[in-house]
Amino acid sequence: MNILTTRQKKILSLIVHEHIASADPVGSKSLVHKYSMDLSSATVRNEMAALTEAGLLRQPHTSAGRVPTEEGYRYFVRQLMNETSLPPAIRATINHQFSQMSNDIQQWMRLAASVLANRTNSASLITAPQVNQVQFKHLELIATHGRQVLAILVLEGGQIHQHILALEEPVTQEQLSVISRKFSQLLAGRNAVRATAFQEPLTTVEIQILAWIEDEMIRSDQLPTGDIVLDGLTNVLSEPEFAESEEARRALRLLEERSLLQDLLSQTILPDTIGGVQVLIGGEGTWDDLRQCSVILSKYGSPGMATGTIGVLGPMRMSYGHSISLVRFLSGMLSDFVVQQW
Amino acid sequence: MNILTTRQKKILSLIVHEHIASADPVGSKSLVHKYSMDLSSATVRNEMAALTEAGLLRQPHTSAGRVPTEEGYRYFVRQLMNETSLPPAIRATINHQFSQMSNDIQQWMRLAASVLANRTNSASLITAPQVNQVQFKHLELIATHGRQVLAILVLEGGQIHQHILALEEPVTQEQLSVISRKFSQLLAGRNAVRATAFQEPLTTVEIQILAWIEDEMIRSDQLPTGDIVLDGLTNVLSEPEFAESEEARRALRLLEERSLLQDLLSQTILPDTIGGVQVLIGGEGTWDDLRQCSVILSKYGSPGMATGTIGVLGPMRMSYGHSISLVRFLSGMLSDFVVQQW
DNA sequence: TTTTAGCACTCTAACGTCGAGAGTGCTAAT
DNA sequence: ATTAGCACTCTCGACGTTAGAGTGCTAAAA
Repeated sequence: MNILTTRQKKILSLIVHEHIASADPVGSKSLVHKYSMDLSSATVRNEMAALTEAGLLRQPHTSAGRVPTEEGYRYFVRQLMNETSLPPAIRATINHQFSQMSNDIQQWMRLAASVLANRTNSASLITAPQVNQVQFKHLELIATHGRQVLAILVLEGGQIHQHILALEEPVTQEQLSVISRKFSQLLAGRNAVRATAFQEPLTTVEIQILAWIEDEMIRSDQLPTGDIVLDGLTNVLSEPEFAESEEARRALRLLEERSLLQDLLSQTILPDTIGGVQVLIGGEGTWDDLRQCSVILSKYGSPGMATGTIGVLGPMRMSYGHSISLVRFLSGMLSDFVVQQW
Repeated sequence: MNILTTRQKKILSLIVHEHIASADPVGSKSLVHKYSMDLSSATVRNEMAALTEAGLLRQPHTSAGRVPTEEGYRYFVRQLMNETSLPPAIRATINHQFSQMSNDIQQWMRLAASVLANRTNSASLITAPQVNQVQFKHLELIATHGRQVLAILVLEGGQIHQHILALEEPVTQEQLSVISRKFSQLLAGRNAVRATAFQEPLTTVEIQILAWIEDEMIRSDQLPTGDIVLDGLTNVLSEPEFAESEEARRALRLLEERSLLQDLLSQTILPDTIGGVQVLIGGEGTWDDLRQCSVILSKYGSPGMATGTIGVLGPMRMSYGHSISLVRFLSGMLSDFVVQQW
């Protein structure tokens, strides 16, 4: 059932290519002609019938050409596609673009998203690198005005949280320095901070600060924290299958609605596959809004330190080979950044 | 020429309302009937002809109903609209939502954008509050690993920049503390830092750090720095005038492309109008991509401290009264936040 | 002078018809 | 196993028709 002849594979592959290029259903005759195959259209028709039987092709209506089904695309991606590695010229260009960036993760994310969106003509998304296990590293307290204190919490892995605390009692910068030095020494490397960790009793102010630290650390321990950079959303609108905006709306809402996106990411990316690329085709039966779309995702970073996700969302009829290699390349790019900077 | 009779104003107003509600051209007969006016359709027709003559109405084709022109909308917004202040019930609800937020500007921006987008069913945008004149406030240096040093620069007004510097020579945390204390003291309150400001010659490392500070301050002195929060982009897609995605694409690209957006903001918002609300209708002849859209903008914050922009983008056929009062209210909300926190 | 009734006219949107074109499945011949 | 041939199906665009809504104008009424 699932074993295709070489010829069938060839034909399926051509149909996928042709459909991706033209967006139209492809028929036997035009296929034979366009690729000047030494076969008659009738033969191709028979093979097409077989592929349709196998669930890999579909005809929009009787007597129209064939279009790949989700299953057809999946088969193509998994078995037929020759993984084209990115042409050196393009690598060089992109490398150059990154080399002109300052060493700021935000900037890199933006650039990567932009490159990805423009070169695939689809929507791209990148989540900020995050540590899965937070560890206290350093605390800094700076008096700003009145009882207001700027507290800066640095976590192992480079995450930084800042907040302006309104203290319950006025405190001088001297005293603040003492407190921050004390906390920084005692708590370094810990991944949970409790008042019980201290020998001597704490002052009211210290307790207040500690509560904030604890709160902040707990919050960043949960997945859905960091920033998400999106780009190229409007690219999706230019695809013919999204000409009526209702379809496009459904797909883009998923990217806009953070909760939906978090859901998608948490359910699909395997925790330990840095550099691997996942391809979701047609919502995989789970995400109804993505029925017409495909998503390519890759995790980047380093498992020990911090990891993020980079990906692209486009119509099912997307150029998989190109998009996958680009996602993989940029994923590596960002991984290098994370490893080098952290 | 520009003086309308009371009746003409009334009719214009009704047409605008009706068109906003129905999205269709509105004709004399249906108008009379729907609002049970004690006038004949013929009379209304005559008035409509006059309004068309005056450039406030337009007919898509001979023998269709009338539709307001850009000029018509402008007249409506400026002269006819009764500025409805937001119902207390809604104020209360929104107030409650904000009260449950932590005191983080990011969170407030997100919430405000979300509220705005959902309640107007349009796209919303908010730029982060920014100081127009940067001033050095404080510097912190923390050794992280090897020659890598986490540098944290705090600017007057609350902006914080952090960066990991790779120093040219290894330096201990002790030495770093000395340097940061020195810089913090000598540079506090200055809005330009140069090596010449120091009496004694600086070490290599000090020069390197100073260069970074200078770089960072110059960069944040230029307008287009801060974050921008967007929400509800897909709302725009649900409007009938954007059914064919090409139109929608043009409008949304403006929001997505930061450079275009910065352009729009910098050219329209008057520098000293906190709380005031600007209404741009149909691109005002300048922004071609917005020909079908209207934008409502308001500046928030406090001129002395930091200011940002909040606004909404929707079809020209938007509910101006409601949107304006909502933008004004949220603008005030964020202003309070800025004033209180900074 | 202002309003209204009436009428002829115009234009769109919806519907139905029709033919061309592309594609299919099947059968019989190679 | 492959292919030529044929009858059939279905979409799509062009075209024609019609119903409905709306207009402008004129002449009468207020």
